[in-house]
Amino acid sequence: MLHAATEAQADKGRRWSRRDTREAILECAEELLQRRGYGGFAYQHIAVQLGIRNAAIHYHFPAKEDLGVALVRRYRERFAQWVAALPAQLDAWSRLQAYFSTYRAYLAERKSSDDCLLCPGGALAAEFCTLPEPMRLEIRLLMRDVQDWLCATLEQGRRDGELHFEGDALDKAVEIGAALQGGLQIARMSGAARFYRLLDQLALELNPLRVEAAGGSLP
Amino acid sequence: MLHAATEAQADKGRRWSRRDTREAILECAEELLQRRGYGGFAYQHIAVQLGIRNAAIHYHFPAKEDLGVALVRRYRERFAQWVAALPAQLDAWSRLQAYFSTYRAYLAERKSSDDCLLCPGGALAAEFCTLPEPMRLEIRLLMRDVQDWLCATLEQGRRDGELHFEGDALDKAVEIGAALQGGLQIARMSGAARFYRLLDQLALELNPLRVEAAGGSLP
DNA sequence: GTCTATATACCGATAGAC
DNA sequence: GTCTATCGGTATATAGAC
Repeated sequence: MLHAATEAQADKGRRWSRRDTREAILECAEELLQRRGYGGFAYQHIAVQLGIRNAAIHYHFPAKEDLGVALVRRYRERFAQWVAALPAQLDAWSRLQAYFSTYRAYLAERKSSDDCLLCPGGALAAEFCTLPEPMRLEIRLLMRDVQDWLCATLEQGRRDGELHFEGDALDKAVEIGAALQGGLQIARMSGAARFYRLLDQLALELNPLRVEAAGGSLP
Repeated sequence: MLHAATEAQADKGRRWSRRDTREAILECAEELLQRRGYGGFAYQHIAVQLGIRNAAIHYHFPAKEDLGVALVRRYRERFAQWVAALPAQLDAWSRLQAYFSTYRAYLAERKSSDDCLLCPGGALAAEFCTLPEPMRLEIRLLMRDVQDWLCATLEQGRRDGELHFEGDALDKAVEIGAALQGGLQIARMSGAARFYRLLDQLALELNPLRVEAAGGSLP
């Protein structure tokens, strides 16, 4: 009972229960990472936003590297869950559109015109060689998972006649992945409208008839 | 004569003449920027590499922001010169291949497997909202220049029957620009071979016959 | 688990001698 | 123009009380 009372007292002014602090830190750090990059966010930013202290974060994540690795691993696990949760009967075109929608969500989360969220790869690539090796390893695994899924989806779609493209499916997967990653970045510098049109362009090349039926993704 | 003598003495141990220090700083900073990002390089890195002191750089570029703006403006000027230097009789396909080659050069400049140079946009996008406004402005202008040229080249190529693609030329220009920018980043995380194949994939979609004639870009 | 307080390091920037 | 020396700010990280 004493323990519970102490908890209740310490939790004054916070919106989450004590055992969820770790999750709140991850949630906050994730947004900071995708908005400002890894070197661009500090424990202090998280502490201020959560109303806790610098040292409290170090209790959950002793070094920033630990937080960074946890973040990327979290992306991987979430992607695996996202794939597993896709309805089994969904065709390749719709799976791809669902994936595009996660990027549309990144684009929508902006406070001003030039600070939309980037995807994990796009947020970490520029400073890649300055990151600790455990983080680099985890990022490579994440990129591999996404590429494998994209490649498999494209292959299935072509086999079923829903998607049309030239060349190797893995090459096309890399092209689409690179265009999405670079597209969010370009949205920051050239305006959000560019990214919506990029999504339509990618879809148009994969299957003009389905795009016509959907009416494009322009907001 | 006194001035010249003083210069000669101060230049001991350096490989460039005194009036070129500014250029040497820009050259060194440019590589650091494309390899480590804007927040990832410090005056100290430049000073060590050039064998000068921190304060000497501040003489040429009082604030880091000044150096950053000068770097991006330099990219813009160099791109304009590059465009102007393209032989007038070159067809759109060849112009596009020449542009791809500048990205091939970025990829080739790596000291280890995962630190190839990124293009300016890809190096600055992740920390865009943390950059000083004058830098952001200059970057937007650079992106606009490149997009305009890409769009015009694509349009001309389609008109001349050398390039084939669906949809609006500007949308295709953004797609190609995004794929190149994201592609270099993916090369860091998934291996350089992916980028060579991406270049082939882009070219294949624009004109399969010319790719066949050229034999691809695989190293 | 979270706090206060502090150690340590790095970086951008300035002052003043030469 | 470049140097030495240093200030001020900010970042990661730790020690120890509660």
